[in-house]
Amino acid sequence: MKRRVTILDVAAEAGVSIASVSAALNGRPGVSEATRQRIAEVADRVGWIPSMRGRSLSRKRAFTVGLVIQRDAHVIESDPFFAGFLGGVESVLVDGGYALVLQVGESRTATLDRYQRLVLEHRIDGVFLTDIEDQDPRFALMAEAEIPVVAVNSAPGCPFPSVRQDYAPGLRQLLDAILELGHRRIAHVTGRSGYIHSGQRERLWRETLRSNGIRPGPSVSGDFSIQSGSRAADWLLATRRTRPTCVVCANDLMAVGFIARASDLGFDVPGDLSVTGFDGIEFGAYTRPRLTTVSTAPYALGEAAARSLLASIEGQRPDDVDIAPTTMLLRESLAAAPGSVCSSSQQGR
Amino acid sequence: MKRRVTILDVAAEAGVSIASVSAALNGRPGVSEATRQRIAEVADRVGWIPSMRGRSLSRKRAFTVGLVIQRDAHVIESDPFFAGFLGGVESVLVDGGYALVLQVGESRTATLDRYQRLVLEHRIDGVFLTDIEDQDPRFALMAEAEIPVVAVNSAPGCPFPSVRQDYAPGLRQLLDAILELGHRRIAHVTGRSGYIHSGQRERLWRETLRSNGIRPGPSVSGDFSIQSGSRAADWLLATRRTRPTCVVCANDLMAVGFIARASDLGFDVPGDLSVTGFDGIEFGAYTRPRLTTVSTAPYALGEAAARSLLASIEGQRPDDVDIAPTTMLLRESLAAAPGSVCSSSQQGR
DNA sequence: TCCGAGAACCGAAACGTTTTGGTTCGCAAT
DNA sequence: ATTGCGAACCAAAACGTTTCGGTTCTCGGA
Repeated sequence: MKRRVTILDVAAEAGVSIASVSAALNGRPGVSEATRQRIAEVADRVGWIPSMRGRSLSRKRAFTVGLVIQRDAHVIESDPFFAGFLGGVESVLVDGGYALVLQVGESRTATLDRYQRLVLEHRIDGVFLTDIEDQDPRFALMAEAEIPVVAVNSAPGCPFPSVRQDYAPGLRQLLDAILELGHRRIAHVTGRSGYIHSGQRERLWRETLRSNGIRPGPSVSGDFSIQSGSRAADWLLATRRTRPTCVVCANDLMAVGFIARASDLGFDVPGDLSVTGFDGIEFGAYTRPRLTTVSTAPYALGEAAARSLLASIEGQRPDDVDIAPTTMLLRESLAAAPGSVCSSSQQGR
Repeated sequence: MKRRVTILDVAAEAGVSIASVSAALNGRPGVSEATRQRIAEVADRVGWIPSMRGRSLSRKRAFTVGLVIQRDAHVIESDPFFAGFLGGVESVLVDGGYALVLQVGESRTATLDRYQRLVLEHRIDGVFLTDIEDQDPRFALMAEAEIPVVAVNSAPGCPFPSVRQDYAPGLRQLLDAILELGHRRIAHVTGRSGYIHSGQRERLWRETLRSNGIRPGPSVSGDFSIQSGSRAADWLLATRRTRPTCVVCANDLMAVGFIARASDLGFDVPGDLSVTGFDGIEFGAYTRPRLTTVSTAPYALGEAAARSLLASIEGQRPDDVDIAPTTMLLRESLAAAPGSVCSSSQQGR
């Protein structure tokens, strides 16, 4: 077992005190350029890398931030948001010398426990809050703990620094396009209730239709999983009377599930009815028909969130950040309403 | 700013030394049951939770393990393996009081750097090695660092404790089924070269066909991305002469890409040709046709890997563990070869 | 009554950094 | 020659645990 090389070894080898070594390699004043060079050279030669353990204790910093994602194992498997988000977060953290500890909570309370433990054990210096709920219990916890927080896609007026990508522009474009194409019976499949983005998307759907003089079609509740999209198709396509000509799903997964089930039931998308998603996952370009959706940028969101969090940790009060808003991604699954004036089916094949 | 409550506060409040507090709450002998009770009660009342920082330094343990996933941001977005794997890992770690730091490396060297840094900074007590390559440079690094390692789906004879799910049974079932259905021109779309699982899958495909007296059809190289599956379709379906009746893809994503492109080119799957995947991602059940594939268990693999790693860290030499092997998942995308005796098309719709 | 052996408890060191509060030194100004 | 003053450097404390090596106490046995 090799003994670990510490700052003491470097100091001894270079013939200086450990204080000088620390000052030299952290770029603090009080050490001449000549000795700084020498110390750096020695440190390099003996292969010294400061131990995070000692450093954390001394600096009262963990140099680590936390993220707890709350998904049951089933949904998470195909959730495309986090991979991109993580990539963005990581790319920024690594430059700052920070690491990310990631946990998954299976339930609401489990998630809360994980956060609490990470914070109270002083494992982390800051946290990301994603998938924010209407009265999110994590807010109180974090306020109590006085730990830096960045909220991702939170509601306006959130008490913590936030980064957001405005969902509205893309969704509005989408709804406009839908109306333009002659659809009048427009249903919605919601996300899991309680989440702020679920509410936002449904509200915008409802209000846009109302302000266009259209009674919002049925709204069935999903939970962001493919399966729930599939179930929604069963509900919405059951009776001819209530059948919509267009279904706006709160995310792409549900849209995929919906289309798959609709196809089983003998419906042609977009010939018989159009279906749209939200997120812009890569898969959407490979379904047939290709999925019309709203394109989001999880990677950029992750970058912004990480930057904001690091700033918070450095003691700044970062402004809220808005990255470039969402945009519509028009593809085959949305077409003219059946029986409408300009009804030209444009399926694949 | 509230002052942090430390072990000193507990000791003072309970009227004992800090050594006793530590012993009491860590279940070490040398403290009477009565005082143990009292200390526990006091600790609870003042809300003391041992700081990981002090604890890490003293115990020479970070109580953290590391995983670096190597994907460029593009591929990772839709990679379904890691989410499940992470879930399994996490569920075990949390019980052991461990946390996971997760990083993503965009390139081979970046990944290596991340691992190196995590280890040298003493941030982690052990690492997971996934997506193992043929001569994986991480092996040498970890051996040099003398840090606990668990290799996931490594080749037999791997110098580190390993957890595996045997890919062969499921894949063999699949190939048998393909042959049974009368296919004779059977192509393969490989995974990214250099990875051990890419090689394994291609080798089994090749050898099984040979031993059945069939010349393995063309093998085109992919990289596990949807896009590469799509490109493979362009290659394989270009000329009538070389066209296979069945295409075995090294993972589900490529199969999805392949099917999508094949459909664009006017081919009917499985009427004109069959396509199979590998992984058993949830999406496969929602494509039309549904994807025939080999079902894997990333969650269980994660659990086993985490258990093994924790055992290593505790100083044991865990045996290699094999979780239940893969099995075939027969769905619509595989059907009888066109023109074969029992050719009954069974598409969806 | 004395001795010896555990049990219970404690003080202090150790872990590896950063940071604080000096001390020494050289040099310019007086 | 003395003083003053930065620059360079250092010893020691601090961070919050765990653990090592004692010390005291109690109690049973001789």
